[in-house]
Amino acid sequence: MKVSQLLGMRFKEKPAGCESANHILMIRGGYIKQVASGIFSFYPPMRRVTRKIEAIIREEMDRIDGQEVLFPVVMPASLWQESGRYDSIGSEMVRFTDRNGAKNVLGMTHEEASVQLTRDTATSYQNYPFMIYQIQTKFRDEPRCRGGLIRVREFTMKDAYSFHTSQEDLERYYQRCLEAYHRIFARVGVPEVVAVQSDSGMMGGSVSHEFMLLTDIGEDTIVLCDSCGYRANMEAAECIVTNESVPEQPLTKVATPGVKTIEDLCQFAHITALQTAKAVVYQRNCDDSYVIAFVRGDLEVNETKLRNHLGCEVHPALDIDPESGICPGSIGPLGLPEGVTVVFDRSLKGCSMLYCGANEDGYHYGGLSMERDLPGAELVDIAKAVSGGICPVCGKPHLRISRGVEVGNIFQLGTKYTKSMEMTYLDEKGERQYPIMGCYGIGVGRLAASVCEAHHDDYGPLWPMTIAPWQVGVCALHRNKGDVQAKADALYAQLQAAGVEVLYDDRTVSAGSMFSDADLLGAPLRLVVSPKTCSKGVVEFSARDKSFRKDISFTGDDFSAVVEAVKAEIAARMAALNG
RNA sequence: CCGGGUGUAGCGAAGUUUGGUAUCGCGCGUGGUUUGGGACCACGAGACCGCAGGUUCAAGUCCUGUCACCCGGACCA
Repeated sequence: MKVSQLLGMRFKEKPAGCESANHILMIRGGYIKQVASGIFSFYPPMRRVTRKIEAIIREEMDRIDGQEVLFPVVMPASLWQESGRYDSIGSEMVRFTDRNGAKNVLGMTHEEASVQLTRDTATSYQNYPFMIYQIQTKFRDEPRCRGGLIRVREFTMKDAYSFHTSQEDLERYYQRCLEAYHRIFARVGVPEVVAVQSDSGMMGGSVSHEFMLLTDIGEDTIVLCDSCGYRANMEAAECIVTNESVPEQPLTKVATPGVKTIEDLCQFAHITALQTAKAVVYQRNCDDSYVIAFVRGDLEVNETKLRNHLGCEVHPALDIDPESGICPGSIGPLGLPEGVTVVFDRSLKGCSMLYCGANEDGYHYGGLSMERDLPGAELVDIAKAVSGGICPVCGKPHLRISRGVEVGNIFQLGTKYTKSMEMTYLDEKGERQYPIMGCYGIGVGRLAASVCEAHHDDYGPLWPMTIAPWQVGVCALHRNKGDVQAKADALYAQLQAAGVEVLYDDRTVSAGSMFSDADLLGAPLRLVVSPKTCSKGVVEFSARDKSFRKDISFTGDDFSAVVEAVKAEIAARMAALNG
């Protein structure tokens, strides 16, 4: 490819409205162009990157016996009604009516389609297990896009679905897929991606992992233990806190005029937040009934865990009905009105000498003892993990919090979809059974953006050799002087003939702009041809990551030594990444 | 959906307070001088100032409405 013909523009100004490095560089380097919020077109360099990522994903999916298929983008509402998700999924799924008045959806995931495709053919246990996958456009009408390709509405995703005749078989395959995912991330150049335990959300199922690139621009919060390797998404993370045992004191009602918050209370009573019980009020989405969550005053409620415990959706109660008997600012566990669901976090276990609201404006209780005053209280885990908290696995207080970008996920789905959509097979005994499913996703564009985010400098992306848009860039400086043009043309031709992916800057621009564009386009290797190098009979060979820089000789129009050196370096880098 | 912000040439911005013929830089075209980290000179092309309505002799600027995009949050397979 010649730069003079390459579509797209590169520039040095920081584009407006870009925050993260990957977004800035992808715009500045002519990789992507925004069409609408969360919707992008790709210029050739970006498409070359994503094609290479897709090729690696294909290889690894095929290696674990995946079969590539292709599902439609548009599906009839009836298919989604079979699983019940037509009604349960909110407005992130685009619904529309076609010319015949039929209701349709745009695919945001393809569990339903995967069952529809296979349920008529996989009717015998002898057809199992199998995995099908596709690489295809998804549309999710996200309310809030951000970070360039990090969070978008339209994106390319590899999604895979496996079908099994036993839980054990699913678990074995799940493990194979987890290993394949690690290979994929290592091969595209981000071996630092970690698998974390996650909440299954509305996917259903039980066990699930998310693959996270740890970076400050990430939208997810990850809890990690540096001692034992425990890793979980904040949504699912467990964390243990302990309380010192202190002697019980009598329960006393205290007048606390003007005290509304935990900070107020601490100041008023000269205590720390650890000695308070904090009440957070929610309402069930289904009937608006109140749920009050109590956590130790220094902690926060993990709403995902609360939701899972209650088995229903809840939302924070912003305007509390004055008739409800709930007294914001002084809510406590004693004397709450009927009909309010109360949940205690296990951080309150064994606490005594607690301060809490008295359910009366201007009054709190002191000396509350969980065991004495609330003997029947069930303590469940609904608190957010905290930095320095105790790891639920190894018991050491080494929990650390980080941000992460989710570049992939894997779920054990169980029979949610096969049961609701009546997919069955006959087992060895001739009995009808529901297959057990797993599903496995990777966001291709988000992964490309994540690699850029993880590996770049001020001048541009540092693409790993496996996914770089071009393997080597040739810069012809002062091409109109001496025989630079002839030599550079010959070098370009010989590299191409050798099967090297080369980007040839054949423009008559200044050295500065040529190098800047080369940096932005991120070829890992660079060859410079100039009057200076030609007079010495050499070509300058260097790496984008500055790991080496050397001269390589040529004779006449024979650049075979250069070509060989380039091929060797490419092979070495590919081997290092592919393992 | 809540809160904050921004829409002026392909890109980045000034001008809006106080209405008076559209400004700068990058990029683009032509010619010339240059050339190892985004060169310089000259000339030139390029804008229904997001859109609609209103006020006014006169609107990029004031008023009303609307759309789009960005940021924080909520939400989220």
